[in-house]
Amino acid sequence: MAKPFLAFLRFSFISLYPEMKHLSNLFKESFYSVYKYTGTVEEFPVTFCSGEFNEDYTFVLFPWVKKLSLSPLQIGNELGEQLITGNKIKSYSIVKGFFNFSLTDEFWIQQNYLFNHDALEVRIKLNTEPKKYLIEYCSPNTNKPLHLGHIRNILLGWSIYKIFKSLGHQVETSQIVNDRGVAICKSMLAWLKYSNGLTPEQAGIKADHFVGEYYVLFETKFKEEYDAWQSGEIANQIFNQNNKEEDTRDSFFKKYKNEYFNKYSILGKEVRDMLLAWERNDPETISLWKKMNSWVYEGFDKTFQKLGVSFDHYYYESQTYLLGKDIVQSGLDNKVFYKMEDGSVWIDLEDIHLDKKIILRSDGTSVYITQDLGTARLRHQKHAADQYIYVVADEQEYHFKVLFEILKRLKEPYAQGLFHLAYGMVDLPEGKMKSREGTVVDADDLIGEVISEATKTAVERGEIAALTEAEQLSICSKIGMAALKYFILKVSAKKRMIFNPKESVDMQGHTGPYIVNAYVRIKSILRKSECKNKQVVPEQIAIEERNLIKQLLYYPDVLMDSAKTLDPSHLANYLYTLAKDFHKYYHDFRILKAETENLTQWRLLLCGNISRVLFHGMDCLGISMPERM
RNA sequence: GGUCCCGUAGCUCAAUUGGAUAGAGCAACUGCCUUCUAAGCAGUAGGUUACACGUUCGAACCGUGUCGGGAUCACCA
Repeated sequence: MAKPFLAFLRFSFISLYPEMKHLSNLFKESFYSVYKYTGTVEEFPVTFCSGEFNEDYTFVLFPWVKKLSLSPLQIGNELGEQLITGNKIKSYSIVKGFFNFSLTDEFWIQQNYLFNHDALEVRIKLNTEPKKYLIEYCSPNTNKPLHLGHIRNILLGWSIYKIFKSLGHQVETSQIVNDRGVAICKSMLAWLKYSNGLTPEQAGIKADHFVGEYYVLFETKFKEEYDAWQSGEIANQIFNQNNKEEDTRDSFFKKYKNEYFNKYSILGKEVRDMLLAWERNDPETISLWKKMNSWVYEGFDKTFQKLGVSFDHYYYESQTYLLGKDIVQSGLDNKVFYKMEDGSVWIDLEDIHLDKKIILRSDGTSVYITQDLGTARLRHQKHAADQYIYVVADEQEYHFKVLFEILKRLKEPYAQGLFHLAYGMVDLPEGKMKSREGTVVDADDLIGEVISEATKTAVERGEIAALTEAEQLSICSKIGMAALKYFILKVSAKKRMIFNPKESVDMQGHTGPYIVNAYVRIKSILRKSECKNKQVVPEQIAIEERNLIKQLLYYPDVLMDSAKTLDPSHLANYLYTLAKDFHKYYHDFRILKAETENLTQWRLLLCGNISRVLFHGMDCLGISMPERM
């Protein structure tokens, strides 16, 4: 079970928002006046009434049976009479231990009106104590283009950013770019050896893909070299001496690959030499490194732009990989760390089941976690945020547990505000994505596909044929992106998900375009009408309308829930439900040609409110919607 | 082996955090466009919530055990 992001909210199932809290208060007050029972509002949770009972909300009586030594029926009736007499509710019915009740028409009219104007944003921020957040997401390597895994990371990070911002927090985003190391050197070396100085522009290939191709080329050449080597004398000796597990020749050499790279490979030696040259600031190597990285960034920026995300701060591993040694020293001074005879530095976390962990190598160089200790401190010095959220796949859960624990033991002042949004990895229907087997889904390809699929559908329907080409393009790309983003964000962030490329381009059913369609339908109605934004008193209020308003009232709680669990999927699923309820309402009720003008105005008001919530919610998912489709 | 996560309809996912008869979408089948955009609506069919005990008014959810799947436990990043 994932720990709740804000632990103090864990047991608070009472809405913090006035309209919903009002309901709990009703019961709190009734319990006092009927039974002289005083309690906190948290003891009186109110939930939605199940659809089959035709009432608005439900209060569960079971817990009170023991406390009051009365039957559910008696409690329900006594409460019900009291509430009805006070004109607090319109009706109630008791089914088993459930007290189902409906609110008065006045309440719903008032709410539908109140939800109008800019009130939405104000209401959402009502319960926020503004804090400063820094959200780190994406963290790409610069040797190849972004893929599906990055997309999930990016969409989650961005959505969390939007959600916290809409709740009224001060939020900034950052990205740490893994711009150094063996991987980028492989791309560099391959380019140097085989490209004849070709540039992405000359090749007509998106620049990050261009660099990625040289990475692949390196791996191909390396494999050729390795395969040839395997039939040689040295390989034979190694196989005969070291194959203790009685593997086949193939599987033995598969495992031996890393060692070959480090010990025997010519290409491997060249790469390591290049890395050393980079580390001693060799001008030619640095300039090549800068050139190839700049190509990659140019490509990344285009992808970020298509995804509609941005970053406030960039950190580069090349500038941070030496950080953290001062922390190591202070950790030794405080006896949080200890030194082995060979000079390596360790921390013992076995008391909390986290093993012993190396902090500094025996040769004094840093490891992954050393850097992260250093960057954590650096970031706090620069940004002084209250909370730091790392959006990183759950395969690194252990790493972050260790990291956070170390920082706590070092008594770093920001240590309590560190969170790891550990999202699940993305699998394909065939299984894991493996770059070696070429099954990685490329980000740009995927984006291109969903947009072309959206365009195909739009052309078939012909609804937007009259618009200019630029407008059509904009609409189609919005719809395509809505499909892709929603497809990923609707599943719980913490769960591993299976990504079926075929289904990701679906435009019907539980999809982004379905929600966009609801919004577009409302916009179309609003274009054809005049909504006077007045508080009208309709002749009658349908249960469907009460239900829609009820959903709208619930929205701020959903946002808050997504924030506290760091999981936009709650919001995504809520928006689907709202859109679904609207689609049905739209089908069953005439809005422009309602029975009376009063009703038309009432319904227009409601539709406008729905469109505002849809827009706001989709915006919080990082999805922007067109006005027509 | 230690630690952590997961197991819900043929498939992909929900379930207002312990509530009522476990819901959607996809795939299959059937209806609805002279009516505010059919990327829609309505319907049929599909379930021993992996399994077994336990906790209580009530369990997919909490506890114990079993079985399956995954991640992680580097002087890699």
